[in-house]
Amino acid sequence: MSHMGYVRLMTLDREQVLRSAAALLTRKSTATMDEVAKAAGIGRATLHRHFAGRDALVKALENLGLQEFEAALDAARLDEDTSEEGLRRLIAAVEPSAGLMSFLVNENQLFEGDEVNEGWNRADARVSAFFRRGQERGEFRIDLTPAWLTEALYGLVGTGAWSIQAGRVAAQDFQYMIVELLLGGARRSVEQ
Amino acid sequence: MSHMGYVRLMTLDREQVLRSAAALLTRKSTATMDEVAKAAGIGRATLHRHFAGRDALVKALENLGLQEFEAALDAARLDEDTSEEGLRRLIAAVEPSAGLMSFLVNENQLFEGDEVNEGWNRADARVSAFFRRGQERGEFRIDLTPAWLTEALYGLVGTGAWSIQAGRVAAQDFQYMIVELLLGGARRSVEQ
DNA sequence: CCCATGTGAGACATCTTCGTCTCATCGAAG
DNA sequence: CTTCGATGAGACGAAGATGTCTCACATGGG
Repeated sequence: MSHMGYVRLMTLDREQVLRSAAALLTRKSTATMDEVAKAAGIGRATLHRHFAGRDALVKALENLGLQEFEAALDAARLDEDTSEEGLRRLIAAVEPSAGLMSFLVNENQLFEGDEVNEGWNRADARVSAFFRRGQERGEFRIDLTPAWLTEALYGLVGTGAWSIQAGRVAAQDFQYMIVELLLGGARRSVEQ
Repeated sequence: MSHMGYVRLMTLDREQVLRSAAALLTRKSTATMDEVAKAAGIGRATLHRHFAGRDALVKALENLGLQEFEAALDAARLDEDTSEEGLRRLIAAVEPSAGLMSFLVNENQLFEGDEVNEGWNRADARVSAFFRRGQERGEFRIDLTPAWLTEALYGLVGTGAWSIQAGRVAAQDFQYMIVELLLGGARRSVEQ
């Protein structure tokens, strides 16, 4: 099948390689191309055939992560229902991609002034707009800016993914921990 | 003055170098020894005279960050007053070191299974114990584990430092953003 | 059966960074 | 002024990673 895989946007092999690369780079962001190849169960030469170089690999990971995050944004249906339920759905939808997102968030910090993948600006805008809508509806407090809430969301998702990875918190608590902290904070409120 | 500087635990020069190194590495964690030296306004050779190698430099940064964080823990007097006020004091005390801490938190993720600086375990224990006490006093909710609250604290401090660095949030809001989100979350409560 | 494609292994030159070293210079103490 | 210590600049080899290339092999289609 010389045309195998072209029925999809991304070859199955290629995606599997990206998956394992994401898993490895999430743990060790300085991993070698050779380590990435070994982790994917392929040779370094084959890795280079799929991705021109390390930059191309990282860029592909960016696109994959962005694609998954936007899919999560879609799946969360942030407009429907209450903002709280929307946030719960978003965190739930983003959980499978949390590790990859954590890597990308840290990775983006390296691009000092460089242009960031335009897609991330779009995603940021969607999250930020979600928080702003929640504020306008009176569901979110207005003394925390949407920009900060957006950053905090990314930060907590990354922290959560890493804490689980390090074994400091239980994997099953991922969604609950993040949503509850993000929504209600640590203070014991009268409502409980 | 052949003995200059030895009146202190750390030579003034040495500390200044560490400060600028921390500032640079916070922004670009992969910075070269040469870049670190340039940023400190000294030659690469001199940098190597102060710190045997990159490992030694990072270790020195770890010690500096740990020292500052423990000083912040002391200054916060976490036992006195309410837990809420203690947390406010801690975040306020930690703000000047936020960038360095952000770097170290990310850096620690690289030490896969390696032993972590024992001092960090002590610091973690103090923070974790603070949250546990708050729970026992009925000031913090008990459905979020102290371990997670500790991780979230680190994560938000790092996210805050980075968000300011990136210009996405105002520097003056650092303490308020973090404390308010950590304590009360994003949900608009009846108390307001 | 034969061929084409994709692959793994490895060789290879190149590049970057690192750590060390030398040497000329500068400044302060004596 | 002289001397000693610290510094900056630069050269140097070592080590590691990268990107390219070749070659043998396996598999699947014709």
